[in-house]
Amino acid sequence: MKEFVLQDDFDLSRSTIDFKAELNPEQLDVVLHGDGPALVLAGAGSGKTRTITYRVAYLLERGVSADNILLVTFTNKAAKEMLSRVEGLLGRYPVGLWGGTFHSIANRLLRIYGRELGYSPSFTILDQEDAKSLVKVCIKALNVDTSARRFPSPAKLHGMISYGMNSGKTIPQVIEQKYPSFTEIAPIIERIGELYQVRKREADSMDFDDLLLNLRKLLQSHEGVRRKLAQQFEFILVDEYQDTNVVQAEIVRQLASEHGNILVVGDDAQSIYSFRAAEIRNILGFPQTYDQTKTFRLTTNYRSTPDILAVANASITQNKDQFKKELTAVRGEMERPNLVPASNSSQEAQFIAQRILALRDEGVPLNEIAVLFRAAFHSQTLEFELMKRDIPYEYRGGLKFFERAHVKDIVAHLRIKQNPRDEMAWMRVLGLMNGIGIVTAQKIIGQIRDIEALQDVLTREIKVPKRAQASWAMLVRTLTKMSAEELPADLIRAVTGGDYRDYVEAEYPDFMDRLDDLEQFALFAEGYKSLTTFLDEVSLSADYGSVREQGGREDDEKMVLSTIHQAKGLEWDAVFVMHLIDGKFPIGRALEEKGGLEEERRLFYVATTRARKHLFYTYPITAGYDTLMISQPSQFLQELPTGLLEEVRLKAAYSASPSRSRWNDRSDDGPTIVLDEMGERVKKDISGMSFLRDVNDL
DNA sequence: GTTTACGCATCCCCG
DNA sequence: ATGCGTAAAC
Repeated sequence: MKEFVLQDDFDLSRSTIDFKAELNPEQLDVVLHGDGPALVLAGAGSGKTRTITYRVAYLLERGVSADNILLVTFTNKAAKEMLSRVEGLLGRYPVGLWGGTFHSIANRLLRIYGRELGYSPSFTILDQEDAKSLVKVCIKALNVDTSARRFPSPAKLHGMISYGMNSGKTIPQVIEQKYPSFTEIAPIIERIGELYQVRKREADSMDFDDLLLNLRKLLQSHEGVRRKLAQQFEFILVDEYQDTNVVQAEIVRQLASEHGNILVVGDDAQSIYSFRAAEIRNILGFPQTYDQTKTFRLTTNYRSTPDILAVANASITQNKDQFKKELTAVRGEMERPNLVPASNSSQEAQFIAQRILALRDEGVPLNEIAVLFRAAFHSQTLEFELMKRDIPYEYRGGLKFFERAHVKDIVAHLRIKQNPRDEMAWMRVLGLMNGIGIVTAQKIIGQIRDIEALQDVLTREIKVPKRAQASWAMLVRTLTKMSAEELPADLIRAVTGGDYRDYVEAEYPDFMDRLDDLEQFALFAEGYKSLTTFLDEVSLSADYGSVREQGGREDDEKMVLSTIHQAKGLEWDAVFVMHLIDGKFPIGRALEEKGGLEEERRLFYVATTRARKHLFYTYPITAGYDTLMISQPSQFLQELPTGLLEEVRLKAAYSASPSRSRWNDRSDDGPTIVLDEMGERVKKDISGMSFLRDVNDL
């Protein structure tokens, strides 16, 4: 294969894209970069996505073939969006371009080359819940005495195992560094981990970590495969590089080993995934890993007002471990971010809801408003308030559609069809049946562990205890129906049209909604011809639509509730960051870990830099239900220099919210109602602890 | 021995 | 709401 070399005298005017007019000089430099490694340090709101998009378009314009480009993004959705923007620029979709997350790309490659490592092409992907149940099975199989005080939960155990795999550390090392209180039982945990690995392989399955580890292994140990792939990928682009771990960095290094055209983009100030073993040194040390790295900086912020940026800058400079940088705003001044202490969670929620209505009256569309929080359950009170007022919202970060119990039940059936050795799928399906618990299920699985095809289960005599016999016969009936089908949608209907339907009706009071979900699921499946592709999509698309939506129709504008993690890369005109109290944000547990506080501060930075024009920090002064426990405002608020925020003082708590400010009754009153009700605006600079004095006023 | 029903604490972030 | 451990029922 002949190596493609960029010509330095490529004539930009021959392109349909006016690169010079549409990019600033910083961005243009990156887009026109020639061969070799490049590190792009892109501050928040500096046009990072735009730059990557133009870079891809530029490469294509220069004649690089689409299938020689690899674009790695943090979510699959981000990849799709970037590629359709490329299509917008070029007028044609870059067919054949490799785009997606590390996990989805690893999956694609392992479906092709997995045999080299002993997996079949129809191996199963285990999700978080499967992994957890498998750990549970391992604990049982090893007869571990879990009665010891504070024996870690299956979820926690899996966390330890997973962290070890992603960081390249052994389980004892992980325990010593992150969970010192379990040092005594480290050997037991290690044995659970070992069995876990064995059982996964026996079931021809991989968890999310295996996708990465196995791809790395394939590249490291199979020279022919490595060379073939590395030759194919002439240009590699990796977005959100600050959140990659050592395994991902090594995969990149292997894939770039022939051409060396590796361009990574990221912002060390926004590295927020160390709990998943993201390694900030990947980006900090990139120039050392790749000789002749050219480093670019995007420091012009197009997103936020100077007032918002001032807070972000002031906050992040308190971190030590980072590249030095300061973002410059191009927007005009508007208003300082507001600081809003509320007397309790309920008042906090009421303030946010009312302020949202006021913003809407001021002309900010609902879908340009977001409320962000540290942990998913922090938003509960607010959700009630929004429902009460009929404010349509979309909740991100909770259960995804594919994670709902009844959907997963169906998926488990399909997985058995795809891979009859999928132990976790069997466990789930068997567990649905009356009279079958963990022990019986394991006995049945023991008898079918060696089978090749689903057909074998149906023809073979399986020993089943008396009380489970009727259930087993029922299941065989369903599986027989499924064995006659091939298409994902038909398979789903084979399950939902049978005994499972009765199960849902008997089990759930809201069975109507759930049956609707299943019909939706079948409709979604109609777009797929291959069962494997369909199941891959289901397992790997964490960014599929959210479930908890409220109010309005599908196309109505909705505001967004989201965890900060899920808000990465997004932006809104108005942003509320709620529940900013010490112990919740920064979360207490984070402070025990090395670097934990700095990571929490980066999270605060990410939240802050999501806002374009309006930013509100809110917190309740008393936490809990009816306790009088006084909470401290978040350290991140206290440490800000004076004068950056404007405090809004709320009047004493009031009873039920007034109905006249309901979303649907907007003709009833004028746009000024909210602040009159909520309290006066207090023109006052705040600093440090001073605002705690106001507790008694409230 | 196994399953199920029930009361209890718990809940960070994700592909 | 979920998921755990424990105690009663099969």
